[in-house]
Amino acid sequence: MSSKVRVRFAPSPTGHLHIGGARTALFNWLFARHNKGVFILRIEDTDRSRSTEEYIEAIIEGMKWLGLDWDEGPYRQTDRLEIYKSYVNKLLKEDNAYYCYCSPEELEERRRLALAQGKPPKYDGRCRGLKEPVPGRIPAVRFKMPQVGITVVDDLIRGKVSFDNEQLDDFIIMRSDGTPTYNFCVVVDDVDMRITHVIRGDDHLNNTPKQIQIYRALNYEIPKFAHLPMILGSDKTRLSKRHGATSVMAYKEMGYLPEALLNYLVRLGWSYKDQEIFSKEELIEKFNIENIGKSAAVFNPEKLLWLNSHYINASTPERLYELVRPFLIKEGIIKEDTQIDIQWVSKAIATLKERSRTLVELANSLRYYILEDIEIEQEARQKFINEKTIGYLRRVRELLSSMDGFESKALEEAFKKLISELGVKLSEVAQPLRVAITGKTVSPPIFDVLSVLGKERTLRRLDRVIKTS
RNA sequence: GGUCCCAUCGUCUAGAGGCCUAGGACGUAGCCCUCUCAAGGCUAAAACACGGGUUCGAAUCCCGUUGGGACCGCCA
Repeated sequence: MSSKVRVRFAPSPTGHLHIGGARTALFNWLFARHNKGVFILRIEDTDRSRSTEEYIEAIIEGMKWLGLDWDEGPYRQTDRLEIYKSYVNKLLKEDNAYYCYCSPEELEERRRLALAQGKPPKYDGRCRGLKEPVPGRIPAVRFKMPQVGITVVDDLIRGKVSFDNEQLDDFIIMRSDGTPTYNFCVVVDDVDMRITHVIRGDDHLNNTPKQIQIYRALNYEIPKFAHLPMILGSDKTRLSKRHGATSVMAYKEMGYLPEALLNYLVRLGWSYKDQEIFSKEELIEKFNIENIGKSAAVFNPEKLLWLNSHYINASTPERLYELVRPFLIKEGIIKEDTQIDIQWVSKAIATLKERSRTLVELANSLRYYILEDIEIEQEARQKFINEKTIGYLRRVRELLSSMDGFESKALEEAFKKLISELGVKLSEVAQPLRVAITGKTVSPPIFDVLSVLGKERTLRRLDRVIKTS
């Protein structure tokens, strides 16, 4: 019998939760949920100069927005310094690690030199055999890598990957200030937290042999590894700010739904036959590591946008109102304390959701429903408002003011009669009317708009155009 | 430079030696629907990087070439 699956997402708080990190988190989360295992959030903040509280908050905020809930943590490595220290001492005592008195400047110089000579910038191991401390220097601690043989990483996605130990150098596991480094504490933590599967970005594959050697030195069982392919920008280099928004929360602000981003991210590197749309439940049911691809994927904002429109269209108007409200406030369409009748606004949103790709678009389209005074676009007026169409609008006004109900069905019937009386096509009346009541040449079906707006406001807008023209 | 990884339409991908005349999705173009815009439906253009093997048969297996990426820190 196999022990319970335990996985973790271990971001370093040196920036916001970004697209790549979010996908790593998602895959870990899905793997845990699929296997009824445990998902752990661990903050890797040993680099104190670059880690901040704000970024920890930002990462948590991003995880919460995406709905990636964790079962343990967030653990913080800075809370666990004593644990690492004891393991360093153990390695030191067992002669698997040693003090290194080289200064960062010296190391940097040697590295530069090696690179210039076209040699691998590998630590030369000069402190390895040192018997006495070097006075006046505070040492770092290095791990003693085996210098012969090979280390094999058995990866769930890549298969067996071999590294010549000769290529690996004695890396620093504890800085001279006493803080441990990544390649060391990641192992200690994964062991301590009984992680069964390490699912992380491809960029860590080269670190894995080093980590495996630490496992061995500590005499611990090695977890399963799964290295995910990278996410690239449109120019096929590592996704970065140059390629546009990379932070998860930036997508929230641009009016994306979390399920759209999640659905997009999961298909970057993972597939299930021809299926494109997945609910969260479906993903949990269907996710597996076998179907993760090996090659890097280019991030494609167009497809994300398509998914977003799909999910907006699939949402109920009631939910969309809740989601769009902050955007209405931000766009200055309503105030924080503005109360809107939920039934009415739902009806309005129902007419717009299939033509909105983001919540920002939805908010802006809602403008002419919510605001009392609308602005008529200059071009629209020029094209559709003239003596002839004003005449039509007068007839429309007459017709509408005589109507009791304002349901789109009834309106449509009445308009059919009107246009046959006028002997024109519907579009000849509908477009001027659309411009008069929405200010634009584009809107949901005109009868739906009238119905949402109601008789009183429709007549007011009509009068304004008829009188001022 | 060294090490490691990767390689199917522009992009995400299906493809487990014959089911491939290479399928789906985004995007693009056209048509249908239509009061505008969408949504929806239909159609089209669009790919196995190249060269060698293995095999009766290769997108699929092997080798090489080329191209891309990652890592080589007292960052993670």
